[in-house]
Amino acid sequence: MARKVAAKGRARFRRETPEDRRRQLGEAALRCIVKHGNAGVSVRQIAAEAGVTQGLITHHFGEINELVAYAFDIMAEGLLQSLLKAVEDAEPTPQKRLDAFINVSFSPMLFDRDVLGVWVVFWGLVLHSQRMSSSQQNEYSGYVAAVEGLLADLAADEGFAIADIRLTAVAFTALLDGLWLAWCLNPASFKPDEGAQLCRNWVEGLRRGAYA
Amino acid sequence: MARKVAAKGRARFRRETPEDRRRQLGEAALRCIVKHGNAGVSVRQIAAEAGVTQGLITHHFGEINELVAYAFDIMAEGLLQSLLKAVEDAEPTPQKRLDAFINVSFSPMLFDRDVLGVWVVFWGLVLHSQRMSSSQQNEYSGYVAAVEGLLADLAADEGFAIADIRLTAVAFTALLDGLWLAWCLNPASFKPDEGAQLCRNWVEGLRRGAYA
DNA sequence: AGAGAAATTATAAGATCGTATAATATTGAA
DNA sequence: TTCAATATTATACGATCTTATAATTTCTCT
Repeated sequence: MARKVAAKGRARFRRETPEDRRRQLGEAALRCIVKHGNAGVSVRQIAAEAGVTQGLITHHFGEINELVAYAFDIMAEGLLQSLLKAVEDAEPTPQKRLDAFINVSFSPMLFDRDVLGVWVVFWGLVLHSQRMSSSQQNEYSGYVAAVEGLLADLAADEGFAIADIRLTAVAFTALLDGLWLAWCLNPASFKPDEGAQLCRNWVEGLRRGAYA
Repeated sequence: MARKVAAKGRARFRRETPEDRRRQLGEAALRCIVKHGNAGVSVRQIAAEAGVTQGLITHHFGEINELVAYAFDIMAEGLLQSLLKAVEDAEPTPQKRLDAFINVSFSPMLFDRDVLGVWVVFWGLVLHSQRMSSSQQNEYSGYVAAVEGLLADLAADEGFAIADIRLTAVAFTALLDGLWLAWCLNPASFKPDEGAQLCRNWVEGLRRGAYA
């Protein structure tokens, strides 16, 4: 029989692989941030949310900032994958793919106040932490690159000119983020469908040579 | 002689009008937020920054959230006034006025990481506080209304159509905010001048009927 | 000059925070 | 089955936080 198992023979805690536990803690951190914003970034709250004791966070991450940065990474990665999957599931024409990208951007999966709440906390940290800043740069460049690919394909297919494709992708990204931000802060200002239409209008400007 | 003045005859503190003191505390709060982000939102830090004791904040604002909301109001008001002044100082044609608006938006006064740092803290609170949310709605609607006026004047002057002027102003506002956010989080991604150019491109799309 | 109103300080209480340390339980492998 | 590695808990410490209350100081007004 096992040497030191609790009286009833039932283990008092589960021993997880570091990888699994780190992910559990990261997801618990995200839930705490959703619930309480910046106030949710706390060793004690996150440990309670994950159902473990505080020491475990120190053990796996050292300082709490490292956990938050990790949480940012898994969330950013997940969202980008969702976006790209929606694009890949669309019919393989540049028009349909860009349309799918716009539509999923304004779907409840992304157009969600809870999601913005997490990002706002991250942004606040990015401005004061080198570690968070490099994570954000990585995430941002991947996102812009995806947009750039969509726009370049459309321009090639339809034969219109874009002077600086990277900058143009930056602008479209900014429009998406700006609409997302505005709607989440004030959902009465416009409807998600209207936001998607404004993006299609932007693309129409692109077609008409406004960025040539 | 005065009854209870300190030995040297020098007053140990100044008695200010509530209005003045509230403003001093609000400005101290902004400096703390610039320096430390969310961590700067603290009765003790703000009181120290303003050179007073903690109790004074309770006395003038009750709870600290009220002070932060007040700080948001004075900052938003100041920025909007600066924007509008730049517009009024421009030559009185719709083109020059819109240009002035774009240029000042990308000037160091607004295109500033410190300014965004304050804003990000506010956004985080807006998502979790009714009081902050109503302040933000007020600020946002004033801002969009200003943009709407500029765009409407341009459209009338040049004779092009805009289907929904309010929504179009929302889009332009979102583009400005999105570029501001992206640059502040990652100043290497583009130069302020390039951001201004992207806004002018957006206006060019407007001229070409993309929002008709 | 003096008194009263109110701005300000001074002080304290209790909660929560991050991190360090030592003790303990679980699990894979010998 | 036993052992050893280490994941996990348990506990403690000092700092900082918000808020409440009472004492003190300033300043205006008569």
